[in-house]
Amino acid sequence: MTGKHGEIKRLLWGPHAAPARGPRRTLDLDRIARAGIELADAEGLAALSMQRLAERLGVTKMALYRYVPGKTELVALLVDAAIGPYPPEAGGEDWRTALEDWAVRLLAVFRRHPWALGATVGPRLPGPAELSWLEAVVAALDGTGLGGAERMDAAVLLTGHVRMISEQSPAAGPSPGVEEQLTAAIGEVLTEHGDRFPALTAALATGPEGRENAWEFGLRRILDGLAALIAERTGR
Amino acid sequence: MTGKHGEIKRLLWGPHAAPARGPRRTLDLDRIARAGIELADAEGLAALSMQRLAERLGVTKMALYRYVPGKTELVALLVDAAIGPYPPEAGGEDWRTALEDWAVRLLAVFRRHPWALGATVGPRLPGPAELSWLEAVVAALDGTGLGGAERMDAAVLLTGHVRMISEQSPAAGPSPGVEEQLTAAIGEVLTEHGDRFPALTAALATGPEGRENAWEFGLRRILDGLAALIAERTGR
DNA sequence: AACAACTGTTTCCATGGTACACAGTAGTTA
DNA sequence: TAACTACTGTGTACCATGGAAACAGTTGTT
Repeated sequence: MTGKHGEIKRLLWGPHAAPARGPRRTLDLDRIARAGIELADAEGLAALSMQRLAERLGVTKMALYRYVPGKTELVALLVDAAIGPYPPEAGGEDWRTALEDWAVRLLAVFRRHPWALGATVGPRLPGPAELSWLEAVVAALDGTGLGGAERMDAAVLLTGHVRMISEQSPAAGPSPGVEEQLTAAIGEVLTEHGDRFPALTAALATGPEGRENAWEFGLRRILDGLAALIAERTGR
Repeated sequence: MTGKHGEIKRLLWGPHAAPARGPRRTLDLDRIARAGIELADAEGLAALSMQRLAERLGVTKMALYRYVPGKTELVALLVDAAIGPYPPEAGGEDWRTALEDWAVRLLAVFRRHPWALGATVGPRLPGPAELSWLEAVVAALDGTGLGGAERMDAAVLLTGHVRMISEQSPAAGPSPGVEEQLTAAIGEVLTEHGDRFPALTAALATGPEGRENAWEFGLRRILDGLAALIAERTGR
């Protein structure tokens, strides 16, 4: 009836009624989440198995199922814990610097936990931490003349850019040096088949790549676009 | 030495020297790609196993390893085949409608193959099809005064928005009706814990959600932001 | 005709998630 | 205090997965 989302909802949002009888519990959701995040940070999402997580916690893998309905829900828990609540001390500035600040902070989260990207594809139920970030954006746009739906859309737009930039950052990797291999392979491809992509080849020859610039470039365009709309709204 | 990227590169970019001796091959990369895309479209990326794909092709799973080094490379092949080359008849308009057209087409691709989103997280080697899309954006920005790196950054920005919107579309799903469960669960969460997210609750109460509007909203902001930069560049 | 290269198949293994039965533990109740 | 009940973590078992290795059959070359 409630389906899979029901279990995720209970895990993420509670209530978590502590059982009255039976042996003391060895674990709790907090410790599980911390250990899981450590594991995923260090070795990537693929290395996160019930087995390895249980080992790290000093229990059998089946013990985890006393706390978490399954791996899907486990990952959802890890994601919300990794994102964490939006820092409440932030905010207070004008909308533009507030949003810029927000985006920088979110980028930092995804850089710290690259696996969280792959774990947040497709529609899913947001946890409390995730929702607090959305709340922050909507609140930051107070007094800009933007409607409710528009503020949510702005959050979507910003998040898309943050995610896109995070994706190109090297993920928590098996072996270091894999990044060099990639750029080398891309270079080979372009020298071998560059004639099929003339505009691209010319563009690459022009400017230095400046991987960090794509971040600021996009962020500036988005904020400029929002500013134009806000000016239009507050102007008349 | 060459690593995993080397095998992906050979698979995606060739050369594919046909073997001179031995029995006739039963399969070819095209048939494999088509069958794999069908399977992933119908049942999602999780349902795509070597086993199931082989069954659909009428061979044993190990036969696939004669054509593809491993599952990672198989997925990379499927992705590039699913994206497909950018239609050459497109283009010719001014940069703004060209980019808008490009984004709409890319969105259509991800809507048709939702699993491709999850298969394109993290840095990876682009295939010929994927590169042709990037080529199209860079070429469309000819004569705008933007530099090479800036045009690439614009492509990144647009792609981020397309991906973000695609992510919220319901993926190729196990059971239909799972979307309703999600929205129902989200609704429950907000009515139960809405007091912790006042701005968000107010925003949701204000406007109708208009899921389709987030797409156009973001696209318009991005293009406006680009237009501002281009005007500045061509103006002086 | 012998050979070498290549095909698809079979067998095997380690690892993955998870269902289930079990013995031990700790509050509750008689 | 003794029985009961809810709960714990463990052990075993099952099936699906990706992949390695050995194999017999097929085809062009010598």
